[in-house]
Order: sequence, then structure tokens, then C-alpha cells
Amino acid sequence: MTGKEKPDPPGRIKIMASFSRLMQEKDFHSITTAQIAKNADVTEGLIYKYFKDKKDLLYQVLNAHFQEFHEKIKIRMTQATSSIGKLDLIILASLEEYLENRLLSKILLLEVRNSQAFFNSGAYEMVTVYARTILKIIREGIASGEIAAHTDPYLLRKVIIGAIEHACLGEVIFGKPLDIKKTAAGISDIIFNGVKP
Amino acid sequence: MTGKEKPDPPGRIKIMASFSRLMQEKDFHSITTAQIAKNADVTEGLIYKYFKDKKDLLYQVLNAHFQEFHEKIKIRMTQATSSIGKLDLIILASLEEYLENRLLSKILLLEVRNSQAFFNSGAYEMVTVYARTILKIIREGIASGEIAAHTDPYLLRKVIIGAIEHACLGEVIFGKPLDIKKTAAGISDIIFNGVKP
Amino acid sequence: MTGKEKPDPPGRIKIMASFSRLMQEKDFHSITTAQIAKNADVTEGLIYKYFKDKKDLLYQVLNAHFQEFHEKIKIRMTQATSSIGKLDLIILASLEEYLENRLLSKILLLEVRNSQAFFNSGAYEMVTVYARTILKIIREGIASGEIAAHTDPYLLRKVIIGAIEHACLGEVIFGKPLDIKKTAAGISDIIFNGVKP
Amino acid sequence: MTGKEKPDPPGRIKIMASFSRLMQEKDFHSITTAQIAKNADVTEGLIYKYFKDKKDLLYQVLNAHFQEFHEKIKIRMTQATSSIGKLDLIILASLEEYLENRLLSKILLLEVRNSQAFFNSGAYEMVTVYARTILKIIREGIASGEIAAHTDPYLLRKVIIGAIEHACLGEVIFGKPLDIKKTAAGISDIIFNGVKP
DNA sequence: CATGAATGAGGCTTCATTCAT
DNA sequence: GATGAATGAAGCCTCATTCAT
Repeated sequence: MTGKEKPDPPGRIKIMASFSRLMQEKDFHSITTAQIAKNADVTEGLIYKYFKDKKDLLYQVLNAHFQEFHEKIKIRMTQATSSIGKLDLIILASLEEYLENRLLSKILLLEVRNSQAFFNSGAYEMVTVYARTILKIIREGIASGEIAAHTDPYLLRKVIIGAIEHACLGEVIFGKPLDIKKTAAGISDIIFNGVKP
Repeated sequence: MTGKEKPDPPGRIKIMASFSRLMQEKDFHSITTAQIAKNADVTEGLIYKYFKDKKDLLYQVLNAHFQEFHEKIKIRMTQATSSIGKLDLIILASLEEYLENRLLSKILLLEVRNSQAFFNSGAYEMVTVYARTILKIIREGIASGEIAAHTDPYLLRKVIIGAIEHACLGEVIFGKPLDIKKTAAGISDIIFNGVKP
Repeated sequence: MTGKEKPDPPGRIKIMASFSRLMQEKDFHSITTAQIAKNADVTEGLIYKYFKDKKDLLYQVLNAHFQEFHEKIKIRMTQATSSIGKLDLIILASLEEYLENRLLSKILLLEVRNSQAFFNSGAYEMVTVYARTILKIIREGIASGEIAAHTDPYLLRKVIIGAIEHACLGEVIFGKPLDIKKTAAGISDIIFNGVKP
Repeated sequence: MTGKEKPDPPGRIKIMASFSRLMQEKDFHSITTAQIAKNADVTEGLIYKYFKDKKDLLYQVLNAHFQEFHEKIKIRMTQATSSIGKLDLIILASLEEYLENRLLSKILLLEVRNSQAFFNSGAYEMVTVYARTILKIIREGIASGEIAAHTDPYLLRKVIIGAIEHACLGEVIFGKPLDIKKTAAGISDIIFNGVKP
């Protein structure tokens, strides 16, 4: 009983939806406030009633999408018991989400890196939550002996996230289809078993 | 015998140098032609004598830097005999180059991904040459038995490049220092030996 | 018998108070209806229930403050008998009021002059009442022989008001402190006795 | 022979002229960059090639006009020998200039006071030069015994400038004609001889 | 080989104001 | 008596780009 949280005004919703739609097609810089407004069937001015900035709009939308993403990841992870199992699941789920939720992945893979500001924004926090989750699992794996003791957890995380993101790049940029299951399994195999015969 | 290659006119050189300098500090979108010109001690108009447009300037500069980069990589690779040894060297050399040549890495990691146009540009060719080099080595490794036969070469390449790029991200964006040798060795270890104990 | 004057509704009062407060800090143009409303803990819409527009709000507030101002001046003037005594008092009282009532002086010295509209507004009437009071006293002084017969009353008024206002400018704009008594006495001395030895 | 100072580009000149013209009719805030450009038969963008800001444009124009003003004042002052004679001339010349050069007086009397920024701008320097000139003459007058020893020079300056400015206000705002010679003489008489009979 | 004056399109943002509830 | 969602007009400014000289 948190009390009735008054729903967002229609204008706000329409603006966020419009922006989400546009982000699917173009990059942030190429989207103009005029387009956002027109697409939302709203006046440009209204954007600034609900968002400080065009950038603020990006962050808010990103936030909403990421929230969902992280929620799903967490739920799935309960299905695994071993640490490596969990990481497997994260790799799979991340790939799935990245590809399913093109908007999110575009923002994460392409836009966001450009702007110092982003990393100082609250939006970046979310990303780190995701990253911390991975780190935690790695440490558990090391503690439990599943992962070799001498492994640098930060570096392993870098390899995992790097592999995931790079694997999606082609899809995101060129729309090349990707066999998610196979890719996830392949990444896991390489990272956990190594490529030596 | 290409004949005497007439040297670039001073204006052209100054413009490229100026742009390179600016790219070290800011992102492409934030650099204005006015700044480029001022920084080069040249008039804005001159830029358009030598470059079709601002993007063309980016590609040309990128090209110049990448050429160097790839040259170095190739030279180093001669120092290794085994395929895995070569990949080790590539990982190390790439990290080194990325971090040493901030301009190049910034373009590669941040700018370039944003622009569809880039991938259709000649500039992207260069990147693929690098990627193909890696792929070739992987295939040699599989053929020679150094790398497990069931390995998907494309995926392995993705993991390698993903790991390298992600490892550099923090440095590039935040300026966090990175122990190159240790990082390179760690990545190699994870990918080639796996993280299982 | 104007009957019971129904008290102003709370919203109206809050809005005027809010606007007064804001005028203390910023100039009219820099104050937005949004700020006024927020500061008054009221919605923007309500402003337009009680005031025709933003300018109307200014005039109404100015009016209220000026009324007070003029009231005080009139009361004080009863304490003097000679015309020059009265003018002395006006100079002193005006300085006092200007400095005490920063809002009023800011409006009078800075805002109001900018707007043709103001001078066509009812608000300007008030100012002229003040000016007429001064003129009347000057004429009385000339009639009674206290002031040299050849003095142009309009011009003398200009000198008096000009001196007062300019003397306050520094304080109003920069917040430079001002010794009121000394300043008033000095102005009186200069104007009434001249500066020749 | 300071060398040929290259003349201002036509665009710059047209913009300043256009702005000067517009300032004659409206106040700063009501003048839009669009109007300035149209009136100058130039594109809006060009304004920002030559001026940092709309405000910068104001200052530059003010500067040009004030320079002239001060030049004239200085020349005239050489015609008087006594300090009071010089002040007489300043009063007369200032009135003349204010009324002749409506643009300057408008800026000085109306616009400029509104903006804190102005007083921190280089433009304000000029005004203080004028003010300092007056102060210097007053002090000379006191030293030479022309002006009563007990006179506060700052205050006297305030009275003089205040009288001049206030005397012009009506003309500037309403276009009421003003007999300059008579007004100047009247002000001088009041201030130097006092109004007592 | 290079200049420098000028353009034009459009971007983001602000704000007073209205109106249904 | 008051709210709050929404408007629309316009403002300032930026920038890549062109072209005559």
C-alpha cells in the first residue's frame, strides 16, 4: 500500500514513447526535438515541462528500459545454482535482451559512450549495478572453487561484457542475424574452458 | 615506382594535425570547423579545398593513424611462431596501441560506432583488414591443432576483440590507468586456458 | 461607507507576496510566471485569475508599495513648516524609503523606465502624485519668498528628484552602503545654498 | 601612420547600423536578432560572426557612441578656464549630447541600468571615465577655492549627473522638447548658487 | 595556395498564456 | 477558489558549407 501513485500525464508518456521509437531508427544527435514532438503529437514546449533537457529525456528513457532489463536478468539468474551457471545465464540473457531490446542496446553500445556527461549521470549507476552483479557472481565462483583462484575478477568481467557487447555489435549496426543460443554457448565455452584443445 | 609523390601542401597537413589534436580532447560532434581552422591557423574555407566535408576529414585522419597501427601489428607478429603466440602478441600490441594512440582508440571505440555512414566508408575497410588478420591466425591455429577444432573462429574473434576493446574503455573514457602487460596476459589466459581451475 | 471590503483571497495575496520577493532579487524580465507560481505555492494558471497579465501584476504590486511610500512622506511633511524644511524632509524621507524599500526603488529606478507602457498605465499616476506634491511645495516656497523668485519650479524639481534617484543608484545596483542623513543633508545644502563658497 | 587599419567588413557595419536604428525605437529586450538581421539585410548568423552575443552588440554600439560623446565633451571643456565654467560646459554639453544622440541617452538612461552584467562589462568603464572627469574638475574647483571647501565631491557629482539625467528623461521617454540652453543654465544656477534668494 | 565574408537551415529552449475540470 | 496539462510563438544561437577574389 504505497498509496496510489498518480499516473504519468499523457503528454509525458507520449513523449517518451515517441523518443523510444525514434531512437530505434536514428542516433541521438540526429533526433530533433521537433521530431520528437511531432511524432508524439505534442508541442515542442511540452518536452521541457517534463524533462530538463533532451539529454535528460535520453536518460529517463534509458532508465526505464534498463530497469526492465535488469529485472529480467535477476529473475533468470535464480534458475541457476552454480556461479558458472549463473554467468552462462547472464551471457545468454544479456544477448537476448540486447537483441530483443534494440533501443536499449543501441543506447548502451553506441550512444552512451560518447558522452562524458552520461557517465556522470544517474543513468550510469544502473549500468554499474549490472556490472556489480556480474562481479559478485565471479567472486562467488572463485570462493567456491568453480573459477580458478588466480583469476582477476575485474578482467574476467571485462572479457565477458566485452564479448557480449562485441557479439551484438554486428547485429545492432548492420542487422546481421545472430543465433543467440549458439553464440551464448560459444562465448561461455571459450571463456570457461578456453580454446586450447 | 610511383614516381615522386608530391608532398602534401602545408594547409592540408595543418588541418589534419589540428583535427587530430582536437579529437584527442573532444568528440567528433563537438569539434567545429571553426575550431579546426583556428587551431590550424588556416581559414575555414580551406578545409573544403582538401576535404569533401567534415566526415571526410575524419576518415582521412583515421586512415592515416590506422595505417600506422596495422603496420606495427604486422611487424610484431613476425616475432611469434605459434598461432596462439601471435594472438597473444596481437592482444598485447592492440592494447598498447589503443592506449598509446588515444586518438585512434577514441575513434574506433566511440565515434565510429555511431555512424552508419562510417561502415559504408572506405575507412571501415581498414578495420576489416585488421579483423581478417586475426581471423586468419585463428584458422591457422585450428588447422595446426593449437586451437580446439570445434571453436567457431568468428566467435573467438569477437571475444578477443570485445575483450580488448572493453578493457580499454575505462582508460579511454575515464583515463583510468591500465597495466598493459598484465591485462594482455590476463585476457590471453582467460581466453586460451579458460577460467575453470 | 464602502461596505465591508471582502479580504483578498489567499491565492491573490500569495502571488503578490511571491512576486514582491522575487523583485527584490531579479529584474522584471528575468522573473517567470513559473517562478512566481512556484514561489507562491500556487499554480501558474491562478495568476491569470487575478491579474490580466504579468505586467498587470507588476503594476498592482507597485501600486501597493507606492501607496505606503507616499503615505509616509505625507505624514512626515507635516512635521515641517517652512517650504525648504518640507523639501528637506522629502529628500530625507525619499532616500530613506528608497533604501528601505528596495523593491519600490528598484521598480522606480530601473524597471519602469524601460517600458513605455508603464507611463501609459495607471501606475504612473501615482508617481506623478508624488511629483506634484514636490512641485506644490516649491511653488509655495517661491510664493513665500523662501525660494528665489526666478527659480524654474519644474527644473528645481528635476534637480531634486534627479539627485535623490542618482544618489540611490549605487546602493540599489551595487549595494554600496549610503549614509542617509549625511547624503540628504548634503543634497539639501548643495541645492539650497549652492556650492559656491 | 599607424598603418592601414583594415576597415570593418560591410556586414559588421550594417549590423551595427541596423541595431542603432532599432534602438532608437524600441528597447533592447524587444529587439530580436531576426529584426536586426533583416533590417541590416544580412543573415542572422552573421551577427554571431562579429559579436559574441546580442549583449555584446549592445556594448560595442554603446562604446562607439560613447567614445564620440566623450571626445566632444573633452574638446569643449578646453574652452573654459574656471572649474565652475568647466562644469557649466559639461552640463550643457551633456544635455546637448543626450538629446542629440538619443540612442546613447536611451542606453545610458534606460537600458543599461537593468543589467548587472553591464556594470561588469568593459562598457561601463567608459561611463566611469566620464564620471571621473567630472570628479576631477570638482576637486580642482575645491582646491582653487571656487567651490566651498566643505562640499562632498562625490555628492556634488551625484547631484550634477542626477540633474542632467533626470532632466533628459522626459524628453527621452515622451519626446517632450527641452530648451537645452535654459535648462543647462538653470541647473547650473541651482547647483552653484543655490535656490535661496 | 589560400582568404574571409557571408549564408541558411535548423537546433534547442523559454515563456506567457489558456482552458477543461 | 484552484489545478495542471498543454500550447504556440518566438527567441537566441550554432555550424557546416559556399564562393568570389
